[in-house]
Amino acid sequence: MAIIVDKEQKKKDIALATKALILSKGISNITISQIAKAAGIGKGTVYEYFKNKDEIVFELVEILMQEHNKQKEAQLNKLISTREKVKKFFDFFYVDEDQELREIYKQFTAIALSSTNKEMLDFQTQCYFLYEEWMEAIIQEGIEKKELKAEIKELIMGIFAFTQGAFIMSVTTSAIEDLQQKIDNQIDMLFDLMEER
Amino acid sequence: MAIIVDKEQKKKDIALATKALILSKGISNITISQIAKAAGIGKGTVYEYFKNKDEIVFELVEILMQEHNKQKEAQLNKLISTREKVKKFFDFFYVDEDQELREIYKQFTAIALSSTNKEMLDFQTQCYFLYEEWMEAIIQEGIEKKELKAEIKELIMGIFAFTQGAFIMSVTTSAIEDLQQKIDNQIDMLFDLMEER
Amino acid sequence: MAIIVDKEQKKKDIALATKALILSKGISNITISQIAKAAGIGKGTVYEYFKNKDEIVFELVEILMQEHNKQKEAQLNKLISTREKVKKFFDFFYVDEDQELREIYKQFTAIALSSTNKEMLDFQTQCYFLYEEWMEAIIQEGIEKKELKAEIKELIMGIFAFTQGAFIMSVTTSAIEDLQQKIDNQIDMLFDLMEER
Amino acid sequence: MAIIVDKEQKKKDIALATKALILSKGISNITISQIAKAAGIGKGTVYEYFKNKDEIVFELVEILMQEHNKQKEAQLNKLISTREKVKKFFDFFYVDEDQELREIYKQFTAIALSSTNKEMLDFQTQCYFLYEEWMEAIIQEGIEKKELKAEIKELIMGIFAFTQGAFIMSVTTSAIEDLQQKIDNQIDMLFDLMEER
DNA sequence: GATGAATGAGTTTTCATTCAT
DNA sequence: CATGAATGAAAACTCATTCAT
Repeated sequence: MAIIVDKEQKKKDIALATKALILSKGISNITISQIAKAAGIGKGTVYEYFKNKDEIVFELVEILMQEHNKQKEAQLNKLISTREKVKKFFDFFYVDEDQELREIYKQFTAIALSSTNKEMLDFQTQCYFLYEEWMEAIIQEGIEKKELKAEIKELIMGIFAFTQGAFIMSVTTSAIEDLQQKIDNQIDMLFDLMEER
Repeated sequence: MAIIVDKEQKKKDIALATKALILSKGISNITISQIAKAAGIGKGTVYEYFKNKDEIVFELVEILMQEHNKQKEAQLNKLISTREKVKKFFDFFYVDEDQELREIYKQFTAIALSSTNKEMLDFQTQCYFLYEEWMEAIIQEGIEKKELKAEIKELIMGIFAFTQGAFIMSVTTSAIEDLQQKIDNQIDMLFDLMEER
Repeated sequence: MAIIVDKEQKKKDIALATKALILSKGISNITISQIAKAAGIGKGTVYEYFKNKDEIVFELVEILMQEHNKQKEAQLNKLISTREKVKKFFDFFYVDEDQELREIYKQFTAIALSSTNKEMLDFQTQCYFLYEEWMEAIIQEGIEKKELKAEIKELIMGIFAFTQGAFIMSVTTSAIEDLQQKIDNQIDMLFDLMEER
Repeated sequence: MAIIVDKEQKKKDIALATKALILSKGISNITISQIAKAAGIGKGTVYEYFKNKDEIVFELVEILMQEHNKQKEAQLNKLISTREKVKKFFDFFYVDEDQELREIYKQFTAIALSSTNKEMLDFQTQCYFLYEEWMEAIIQEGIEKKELKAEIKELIMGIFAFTQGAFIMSVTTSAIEDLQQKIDNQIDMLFDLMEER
């Protein structure tokens, strides 16, 4: 049992050591050698824990996501109004504290787009459902609290795709100057239209 | 007298020959050698026209985009209602005839996300503004035709980011079964809310 | 006849156009393409006049050498004392005005050292004898003018190898600070020992 | 436990395997592939020990030089007269047993002449000072033993440049038939002039 | 378990030379 | 004569992966 825990911990250590590397050089420009050195272990040892580079990135994204979700949950619990909750839910795409995570998310998305790997697809699908359900619960609560009309749910769910797309645009073009105001404004417009008065 | 070659045409030929290769193997899995073979020319010749693989993809995307825009314009001109125009504008993301282009767009987005190349950024920015202006003109026309209220413009513009994001999700997850209905529905919902009655 | 002159002139033009290229990038880093462009002609045309890159360099060195020899002769004719003549003879290795020629000589020597080409050997041999005879004439004149003792000729001829070696050392190491004073001093020492008083 | 390899020894092995290749084909005509094959290792392995071809040649020259210096020291220790020592010191340029080393020295000089590499310059400078000090010690000893007059030191040091230059001439031209007699004669002439009688 | 030395397939890139026009 | 488009051989270099210790 103890050994298994150690093994899990070591995987985390390796993944976390990879984080700095990704941020400074980009996923496609780092080698297993560099990861091993950053993790303070031998090249061969990396293969004891991961089958390939992608798996390490997976592990890293999973760790960071879990951590991030925990924080997000805490942040959301402090808020009362549904509008604020929705805004907080999507602030990942612009708040300063998530900048590193965003960079990794960006690069991970690039991999996801060019990959045909089934595990990648499953992982992304799983994430999608997790966040969808989460958002749905927030909306549902808003409806129950009479802050929103029931028929409006789907429109709100569209913010999901909207923020995702706006983020992609903001990083692939120099056309979007203020992503926060763009996202917040969109949320506000929808809520203004749809909040029960 | 030397052989006179239409350099621009040759560039197009090479880029177009690359298209099938990208569709069957993916941008990152093809080599300059394969491109040369596909174009029926020598490896060195490719380098006479392009500095590297990315430039070829650029050229290809530019060609395909121009062609696509021409077709889109023709299609849009046949339509009368603003709602239909908007739907047609965004049907790129799901219609069968654009499937190949979509695949290339997907892979190009992956490159854009992982690239730090300034030309890439500029190209994407330029594209963004092109489509934004185009959409704006459609909306503006709808407003002038009293099909839409003026104050609603920005909300409609949000469909831009929405479709982009929905597309990314549809290709990186298996959670989105019917992208067309998702996009159309979102457009309908917004129009239903906002059309002048 | 006129055409032959033109051909000779064109060879010179090409060679001279190569000079700037050599000085700025080094012989081994320039391509036939660049030479053609610098000479304002087509790549294929270069081959009408030269068999390969080395031949162009040959031609250039020959031209520059002839020009240099002419100047040297004029300079030497202005001098009277044998000692001054000898110093002037070898000042090629340090005077400012010959800096460019020296750079080319240096690079040419590098080629000569790594080449097994017979023409290269013959060319160098020819140059060697030319300068040797020239120097010999100066010495002989000095002897006849009773400025030098006859038995000393060979020792003086050694300055030939000395300057050559000192030059090589001065460009391949950073140990020789003042080549002029090193050469002049050596000449002076020999003359002081050997001049007829 | 990983395989323990004497990295320094392996570097030497690779460099030494390169020696035969250089002698038979010339530095500029050999490839990393050939070096790897000659050393009985894989291409990638060469890159584990050296960054490029020049580094291998450096290593080789260093090894051979050290070995050569050791032998030279032993040879010099057996001699008594300064004149003989000086002759022995410079016999590298003509004795049969050093022919291979001379060939490599020749090619290395060619590299040094066309290189702008700082390490190359430093290496050559270091070598220069080493030999200069060595020669100086011999001369100094000769002076102390009253075999030479003190004021003659610099003239003798000129033999350095002389032999270097004579060697270059002997390999780049076919004008010098007997380098040994040329060098020995020069040394003799100077000594005859300058030995204390 | 851990290691890191060894590997070679795979890729990019260069450029002298040819030859059709 | 002049050209420059086309070429492909050749070389450097990378790096994921293996495996003996």
